[in-house]
Parts: sequence; structure tokens; C-alpha cells
Amino acid sequence: MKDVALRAGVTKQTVSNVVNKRPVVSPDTVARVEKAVAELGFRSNLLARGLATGQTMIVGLVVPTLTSAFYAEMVEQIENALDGEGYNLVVGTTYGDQDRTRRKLEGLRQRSIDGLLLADDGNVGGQLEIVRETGLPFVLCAWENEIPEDTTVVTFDYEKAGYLAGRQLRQLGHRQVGVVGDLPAHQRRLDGLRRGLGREPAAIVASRESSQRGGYNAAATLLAGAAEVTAIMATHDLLALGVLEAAKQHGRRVPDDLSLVSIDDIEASGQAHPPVTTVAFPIERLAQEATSRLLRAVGTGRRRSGVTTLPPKLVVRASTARSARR
Amino acid sequence: MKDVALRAGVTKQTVSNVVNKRPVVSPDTVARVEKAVAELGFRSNLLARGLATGQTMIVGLVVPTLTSAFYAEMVEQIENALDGEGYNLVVGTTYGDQDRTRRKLEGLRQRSIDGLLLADDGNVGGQLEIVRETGLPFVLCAWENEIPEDTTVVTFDYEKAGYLAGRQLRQLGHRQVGVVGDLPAHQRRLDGLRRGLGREPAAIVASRESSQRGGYNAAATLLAGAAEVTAIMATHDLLALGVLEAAKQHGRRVPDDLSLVSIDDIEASGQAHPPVTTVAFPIERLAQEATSRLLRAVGTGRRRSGVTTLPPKLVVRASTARSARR
DNA sequence: CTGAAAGCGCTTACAG
DNA sequence: CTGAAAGCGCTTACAG
Repeated sequence: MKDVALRAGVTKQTVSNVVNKRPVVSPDTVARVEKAVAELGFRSNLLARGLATGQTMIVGLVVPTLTSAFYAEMVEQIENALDGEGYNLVVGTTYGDQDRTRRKLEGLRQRSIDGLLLADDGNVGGQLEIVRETGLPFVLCAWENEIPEDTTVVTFDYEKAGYLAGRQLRQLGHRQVGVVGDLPAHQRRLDGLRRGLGREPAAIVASRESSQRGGYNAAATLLAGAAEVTAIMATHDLLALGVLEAAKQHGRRVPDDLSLVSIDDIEASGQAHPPVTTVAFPIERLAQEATSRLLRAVGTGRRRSGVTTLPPKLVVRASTARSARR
Repeated sequence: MKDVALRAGVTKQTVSNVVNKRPVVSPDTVARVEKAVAELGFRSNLLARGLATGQTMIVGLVVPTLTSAFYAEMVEQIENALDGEGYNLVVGTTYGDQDRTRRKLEGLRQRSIDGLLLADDGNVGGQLEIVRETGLPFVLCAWENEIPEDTTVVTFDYEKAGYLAGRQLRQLGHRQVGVVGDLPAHQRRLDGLRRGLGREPAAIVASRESSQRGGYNAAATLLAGAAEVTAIMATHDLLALGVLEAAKQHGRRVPDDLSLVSIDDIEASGQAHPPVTTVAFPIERLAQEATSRLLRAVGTGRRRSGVTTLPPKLVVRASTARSARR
């Protein structure tokens, strides 16, 4: 910057004014400075600027994992939203581990990042103290557990997701419905299902693993013990893919002999055979809302708490049909 | 830091020495300073330190996307490796888009990051100029295209991956083998297949989409046109999952009527029915090698070019069996 | 082993 | 509209 100033025959300060497009410099000088900038290939050092202004243009994001279609999509969308505002993203994964979460948070705090985005991992909630101590603005994202006091959160209506799934089955005439679920994590989805169904599920099997294999095993158990079910709801798509396999294995054709509905709408669900009817969460909107709220807090310095709940949407595909038994 | 110094009755410099554990301070003073640090909850500001030392302890990572099991896994492993060394990761996605890549790279360069990790997206190679201009140490990761001159790269032996898949089919007696491929991107895998098979594939269908659906469609085409094939190789697992569906749809049981082998070993492959025989790449090792090489370059300032090629490994599962036709 | 000074590359008031 | 000064929070020589 000094070099640029020298070359343009002005002061560092004037260079700064030009670079930051502050309209206080004569067109003449601007031109001279810009020429020098171009010739020297000068780019301002964000680090130094950050130190001087207290704004680093970096946002931290803490997620349980990246190797889950849902979080991967979320991180990607957040990076996009941030990119549009000139911000960079530093990510940390917690694996739902207390110590790791604490370490990540402590690490980020030293980075002088401008704000923090936290995804629910059923654990980070317990570490909120650390976040609060930093005084950093933060937004809770996709929070499925109980929502902490005095926080800004952008999340989905998980209960409604369950409701939409249940209502769909009900409208198709299903009375005996089985549930394969990631429980108790997805308790709200289950509550919603009950409401949509207008009755208790005939059987509920909690999956041990939050994976396709887990869904397969749980569905196998369920179908063996409750053969009367005409439909199954999975509390998320990965489980549903396993349920689909298990159903085929048990000689139940989907959707003729068994309807399947799920929640999440990961890409694989739409590409399964048959494609799975599921409930989609507007992840892109979440990313936009969360970042815009965070950046607003960064800009104003004000911390307005409040919960934004985004509505899920039913995506009807071929895995659901009218119940044969009426 | 000034506050800490005041409280401990020493100078900023001494505080700095204590915080950085430089063994030049009397135990006495160390204790006093540490007490003050604890009382004030002081943490050194990495930003300021970065400005002073020229090391930010941040590494940039540029990948085509996060919503692909392979890259997600890679990013996660890199974050882990970096975390172990006290580094933070800022990620950028390119979507294989020229302009976006350029923008990302320009953005990172202003950040004074310590180094850059670049994943092959078939495009970033063209932008290597920008990276070189920055003078930043960088390492190319999982490079499947042609390897640029004078670079450090840590990658997999893609040809061998294809070879292992082909050899497996050959050993099982398959002579008529079909290929469903992401071509020309996966040309090397195909070359390897040829070598392992010891002959030309009976049919090759390039998939239009790099997804399960793409694999399904390509396999449908292939099975319709070349019914004589006793085995199919997919050039990556997502395609293979689609092939599996298509085979079932066409009444070909896997592996009895059709063997299926693939490459990548994403989690879903092991959980499909039947689980897919595939070739695994040691992503964790790649992450470790790439970061350790990068950090070594950061530390020494020396840029040693060279290619590290990591060997893939065949994972035999239930989708392959001896050819019925002999 | 400890302290005073200069500097990393920027920005923010404040005079002129 | 332009320039000289001080400061962001640290570190790096260099004296004492």
C-alpha cells in the first residue's frame, strides 16, 4: 500500500480511500491511484484490515459432520450465501462430541471471526456458554432439540414435517402404520406423524444406526413383528432407503403392498426405485435466512433473539399409494 | 495483552514469551503471568499474531462441491488433519465453474492464508496461474486429470483402481463386460479396467449424469443393447447404485445373473442390497499426506514438487460372483 | 531473564 | 479533497 502511495504520489490514506471507494477523492487522484494499483497488482490485506476495523469477513460454522447429505447441503448453501456477501467460511465438525465441540469453539473464538453459525448436533447446546462468553453474534441453525433462551434461531418446523407425512398416509387410507425412527432425536417428527395420522402408529421401531443399514434392520424387525402395517414412515431418508430394501426383501412391493413415506428429501430419495415420497426442508432458504440474520447482527452490533421457523413441504413420489385394505 | 502485563506487573513482551512458551522467563514470572491470564480469561488474538508473524494458521481448500460423498469425506478428513496441527480450514466450492473458481482463488489470496489445497474439478487446473501468482504453497489433491508441471500432488492410482476391478471380474470368469462410466473424466479407470480384464469391454455407455439416476439410465441402455454381458463395471459408486436398480428392474439378479463392480467405496455401497464390490481409495491417508506436505512447505518455505500416488484397494462384497457362462 | 522500540498493513479521526 | 498521527494486538530483534 505504501508502494502504491509512493507510485501514485499520494499518501497511504488516500490509497485506502480509493480502494474502499470512499467518494472523497478527486477523480484525478482516483485514476492515478488505480493505475498504480493495477501496475503493482496490489490487493489489500484482509488480515490487516480486519485488525484495524475489527471485522474479519469470516464466519465460523460448526456442524456435527459433513458426511451426511443434509449437512453437506447446508454447508454448501451457507458458503454460497456468505460468498455473495464477500464473506469466507471456516468450518469445524464436532461429531457430536463434547470435548471436540468445546475445542472447536475455543479455536474459533481466537480467530476474531465476525460471527458463528451453529447447527444442532444435540450437544453444541451444552456448549453455548462458551459461545455466549465470546460475545460473538451467533445463529442457531436447523435446531431440532429444545431451543435455548435468548438466541436467534432459524430452523424448520419438524413437527409439521411429521404431520405432512402422517396426513398423506391418512388420506391414502392407511390405518396400520409402522414407524422406523431415529429416536428420541426425531421425537417431534413422530409427534407430528401422530397428529397427521389422527391415531397411534401400530408399531414403532427405533433404529440403532442413523443409516441405511439401520433403516433396513429396523424395518426387518418391524415387518416381522407387525405384518399388518400397510405403510411405514421413516423419520429420515437414509432410514427410508433401508426400509425400501427391507420391504423388497420381505416380498412387499412398494407401493402396492406397502407405502413408504419419509422426511428430508436427500437426492438419493428421488433416485431410488420407486422414488420415495418424502418431506423436503428448504435448506437454501435456511442458509439465506441464517446468514442474513447473522450478518445483520454483525453489522448493527445488535443481538435480536427470535425464532424463524421455515415450513417443510411434502414431495409426493411413487412410494405411496392408496391402502389396499380399506 | 496489555492488561495482562499490567496485572502481572511485567511487559507485553514477557506476556508474549509466556503465552508462546518460550523458555526464557523465570518460573516465578511465568506463574504470575499465567495467573493474570487465567483471571482475565486472556486468549491471544490470532489475527494480530498473523499480521506480525505472517502466519495465519489458516489453510484454504477448494473443492468442486460438498454434496458428493467423496468430497465431503475428503473435506472432513482434511479438516481433521489440519485440526491436529492447530490450523483452521476455510472452504470454497467451485462447481467446476471457471469464473467461480477464479473468484474463490482471488478471495483466498487476500486472506493471507498459509497455504492452499486444491481438489481436481477438471477446471481448477486452468486457474493454476492465479495460484502460482500468489506465491502460496499449494498441494493438488485427488488429481485425476493430467498433472501440471512443477507441482506437489497427492493423488490416487486411478488406473490401478480400474485394474483391480477388471482383474476381479476376469478372475471370476467374466468375458463379456459392460462399462457404465463417467467419461471422459474417468478415462484412467477405464484404461485400468481394460488392462485388468485383458480385453476390450463388450460395451461402454457414458452416463449423462454423474448420479444414481445417470447410472440407472446408462445401465438400462447397456442391458438393452448388450444382453450378453455377464458383468458391469461402473466407474464410480453412485453410478453403480443406479446400475444395481436397473439390473433388478431388468430381471437380472445380482450377482447370480450379473456381477457388478465399482470404484470409490462410498458408504452407501456397503449398505446396498447386495453390498457392492468396489475399489476403495484411502481418503484419510490422502488428507494426512496432503496436509503434512503442505504444512511442511509452509514451515520451510521450500516448495518441493513431486507426485505421491496412493494405492487403492479392492473391497470384495456380494455383488460379484463367478460367471455362470464359462 | 526483562524492558523499550519498531513494525506487520491497514483504518480512523482530525487538521489543513 | 489531501496529509500527518495514532492505533488495532501481536512479535521480533536489540539493549540492558
